[in-house]
Amino acid sequence: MERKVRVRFAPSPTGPLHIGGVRTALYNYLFAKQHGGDLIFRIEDTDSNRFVPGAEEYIIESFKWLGINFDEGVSFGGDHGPYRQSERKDIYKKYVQVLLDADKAYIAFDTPEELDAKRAEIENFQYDASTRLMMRNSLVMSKEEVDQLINDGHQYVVRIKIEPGRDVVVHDIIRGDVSINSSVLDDKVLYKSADQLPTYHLANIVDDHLMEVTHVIRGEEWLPSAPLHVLLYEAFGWQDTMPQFAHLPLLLKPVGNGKLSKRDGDKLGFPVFPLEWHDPKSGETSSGYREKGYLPEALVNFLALLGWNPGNDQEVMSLDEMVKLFDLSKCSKAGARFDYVKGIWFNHQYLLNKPAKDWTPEFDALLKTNGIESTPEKEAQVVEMMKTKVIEYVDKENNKKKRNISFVSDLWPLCKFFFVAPDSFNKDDKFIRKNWNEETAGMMRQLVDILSNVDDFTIENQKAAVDPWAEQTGLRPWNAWRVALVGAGQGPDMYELSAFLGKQETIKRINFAITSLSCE
RNA sequence: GGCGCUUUCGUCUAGCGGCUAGGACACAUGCCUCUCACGCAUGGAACACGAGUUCGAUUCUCGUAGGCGCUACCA
Repeated sequence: MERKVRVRFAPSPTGPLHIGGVRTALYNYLFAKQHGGDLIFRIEDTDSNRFVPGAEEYIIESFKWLGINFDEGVSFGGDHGPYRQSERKDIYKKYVQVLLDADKAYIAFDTPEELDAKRAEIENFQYDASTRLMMRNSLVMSKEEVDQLINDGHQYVVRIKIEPGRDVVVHDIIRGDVSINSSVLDDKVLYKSADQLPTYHLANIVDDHLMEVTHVIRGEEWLPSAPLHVLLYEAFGWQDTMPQFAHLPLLLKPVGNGKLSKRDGDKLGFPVFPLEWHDPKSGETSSGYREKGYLPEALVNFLALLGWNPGNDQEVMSLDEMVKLFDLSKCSKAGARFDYVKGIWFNHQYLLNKPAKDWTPEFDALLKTNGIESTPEKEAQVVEMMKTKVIEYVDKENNKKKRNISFVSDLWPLCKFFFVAPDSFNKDDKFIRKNWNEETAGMMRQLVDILSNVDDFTIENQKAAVDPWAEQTGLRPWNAWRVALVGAGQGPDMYELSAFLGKQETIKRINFAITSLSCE
């Protein structure tokens, strides 16, 4: 019988969601949607020590921003709840007992201190078939002894009883069959005494079973414990409905060694979190892709291609396209270095393909941060008009202004001169040095005369007045003109810019340049 | 140390026994041009190594080396 595809993303609320987690969730999403299945959001908060307030809300908000939607789970509803593991204590207790009754697990009284002592005493100590009979557990004690200790309030854990000497095979969709001998596995703790909660291993298997999960798509760091999980499914007698596994390659640091981790924060020069995060304990703030000006679609697209590709040359694609093209079995096996420079390129692509009118909110903020909002009301109207013009201008096909921007914020240095006249000129600037010499002031004075006589200050009228003069005299006024209006070697066509600024402002700026650049 | 995974340009990758080893990012150069640049064009740049299997290996097998992960009463 074909089961409906059900996958889950199950983060631990120990802090902000990091970019590798985003990719794991994304792959789960793509897989679920492609098969018409469900994506479940489960919170694995079985480590009470590492719980961080606000993390859960942060994760939910992140996915909302990213456009990755869940079908059920914490905050999304569904009839397989509760979806927060801390609310499922009774369920785990019941299943731990099942294992105990079936002699698949046992009770151990060894304290953390005793275990540390053992580890110090014996090199490479491992709690397993070869050592468990020398430890303090229900395998070496009578039932009465065990009950007595429990009644006396001694703390205990429940460990899985791994039978040694057999090969456990994990079938992985990405890696094929991975075989490991059970003798190298240890009797992992399934139920902790410290907080009366199960460990990841037990909770994970019980929940995936009860939530009818069909495919477990998670990071490669889980591969070593996958055999344990297979053994647990067997111990429960659930092997027929055991999910299929897929272990994703890890995201690595762009330089240096190791995987990308939360602790990398901003140290590497780019965010590792989707949204800005304020740590409630340390008070530190970590930057986020959203706040950096990334478009969620761009980030998602970039991330999707780290470890998977459709097998052709297509790189820019929407979430819907990815759903169609995604193929778990075509994921790469080796870890991928996180090259955020390519992420910038993706943002550039998405920004360019977005109509400039959609940039308005970000552009507004940009002007604000640059003090444009503080202008008096009348001036504000002008700014509004200019802003609209800039955006129209930016949106024009083949327009130079549209280029060289990966983020809306890149726009400011490129369009600053629309709003603010140059207040000084850097004489060491290569462009200025090259285009402003002793004769330039004279040429600019002539230009001012000519422009003063243009009544309707349109591009065409300016051209009609300036071009013949330039041709007759052989003068080339444009670069110096640019120096005056922009203060640098950038910007649009001079006629266009002048028309935009208006006759008065244009002449004012040229005159200012003449005095500033020629008096010395 | 033990166990497992992995290895194509600097980076992300295509390739699934026979290819001038393809694309993208980044880099360099050129074109365009009143500037910066977008775009376009061009260029440099890779099959870790050693055995085997085979008529033939980037591709299959085994070693070696490198990388990565796990090795907690964390997930």
